[in-house]
Amino acid sequence: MNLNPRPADAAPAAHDRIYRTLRTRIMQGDLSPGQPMTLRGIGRDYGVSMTPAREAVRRLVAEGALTLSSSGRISTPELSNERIEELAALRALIEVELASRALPRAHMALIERLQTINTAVAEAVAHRDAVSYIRTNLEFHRTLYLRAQAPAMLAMAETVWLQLGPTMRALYGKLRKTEPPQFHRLIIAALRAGDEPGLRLAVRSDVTQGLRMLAS
Amino acid sequence: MNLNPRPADAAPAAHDRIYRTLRTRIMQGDLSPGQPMTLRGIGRDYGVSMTPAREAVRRLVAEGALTLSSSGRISTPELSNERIEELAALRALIEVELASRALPRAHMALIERLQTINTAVAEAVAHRDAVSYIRTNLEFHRTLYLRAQAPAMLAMAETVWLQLGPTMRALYGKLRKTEPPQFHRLIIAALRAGDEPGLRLAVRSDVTQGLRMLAS
DNA sequence: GTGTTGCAGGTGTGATCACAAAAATGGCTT
DNA sequence: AAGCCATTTTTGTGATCACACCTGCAACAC
Repeated sequence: MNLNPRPADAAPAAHDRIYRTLRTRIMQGDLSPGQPMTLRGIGRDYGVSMTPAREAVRRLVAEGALTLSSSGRISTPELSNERIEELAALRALIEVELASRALPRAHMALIERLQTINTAVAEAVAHRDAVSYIRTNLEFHRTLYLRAQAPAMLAMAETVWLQLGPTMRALYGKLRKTEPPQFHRLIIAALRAGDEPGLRLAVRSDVTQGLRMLAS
Repeated sequence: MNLNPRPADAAPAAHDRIYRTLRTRIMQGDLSPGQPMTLRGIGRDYGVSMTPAREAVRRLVAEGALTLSSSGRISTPELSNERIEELAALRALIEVELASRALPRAHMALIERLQTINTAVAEAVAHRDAVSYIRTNLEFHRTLYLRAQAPAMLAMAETVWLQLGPTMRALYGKLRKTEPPQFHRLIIAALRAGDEPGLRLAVRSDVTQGLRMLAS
């Protein structure tokens, strides 16, 4: 029985909380590709019944963050190489545009924040912490793209990130590189110089860089 | 081993049927922007309880085909001008890329099919039938983009169409033009000539053409 | 006339149950 | 040992219900 009312400014609906938590975890690579889940298990984890878990899962499936087997079983997606390539191309398309739109609005304060985030990225790379790397890397990009004032485009880019989340975890987890992100510095330099072609090239290079590691 | 997981003649899940039907209707402009709906009403329409209606609505909300008010009420979205502009820019980005990828695989049979569809588009315009125009226009574009062999990109484009569906109905419903689609002919001509820059320009023009009508 | 209040119907949310189908299990035969 | 079949357990689906809240709307006070 629900005796606890829900004021508009207080706790959000349970299904929304589950959705947001799972979405963040998937996007940041907390889950491996092909990891199975169950509605009852999710509900148990969050102390609710299957109903809100079902709604959260349904939303995530619609965004491509989870996949359903032919019998309805839930799991994180295992992407084919063709699909990874496609999603990387989508990232390049959308994120280059977002960066280009953010450029005229990028002031010094933003550039400094990007540099701060970038040191965290470099630290995550040095510690070989795949999850931290993915999280800070996404934060770097999102901080830049927020300046574009294009919420629909940003949502599209986040949907692509979401679909790539588990796969990126698997890729970066196997990787053994320790070099700091070079293209992030190029992005910052192009922002500071107001160089739009350079910015577009730097973003495109940074986005497609991850794809190259797949070929090996 | 599982020899027969899902027979072809077996009925799909109810929530999936509702989802697909509503999605098609929204994408084709069958519903006006801001049109309210209820879970019980949808369930009544399809002869089921609220449960499958809820799951279908949840999926559509996740794709941006429906919006929830702060109190959870369901309605088709009413887009701001800024958002329409953004979605049109996304269409241009993604669909130009799809057309470009489809170009090397476009053989004569495809071009003839596009011409056939285009006559249907012209007929819908002549009859001032907004819903038929939207449906045949989408069929024209989808037929071309299917040749790109890029399902993730096509899904992205369809998500944008979905969000624009009700708004396009409202726009084209008010419109009083009778001229046949000029840019479709340019697209076909560029395909026949193998002219990639011309194709990209024609697709971009066709996609952003609808935006211009909004300014008036 | 205009703004306010109270009430009734409707709405989304979440819990619980029944059911069918799919996996997992365990015992059996070969 | 390895493969196979029957049984049990688990899982998603859909129906139904209780509940809190929102929305209209009518009656009322000023």
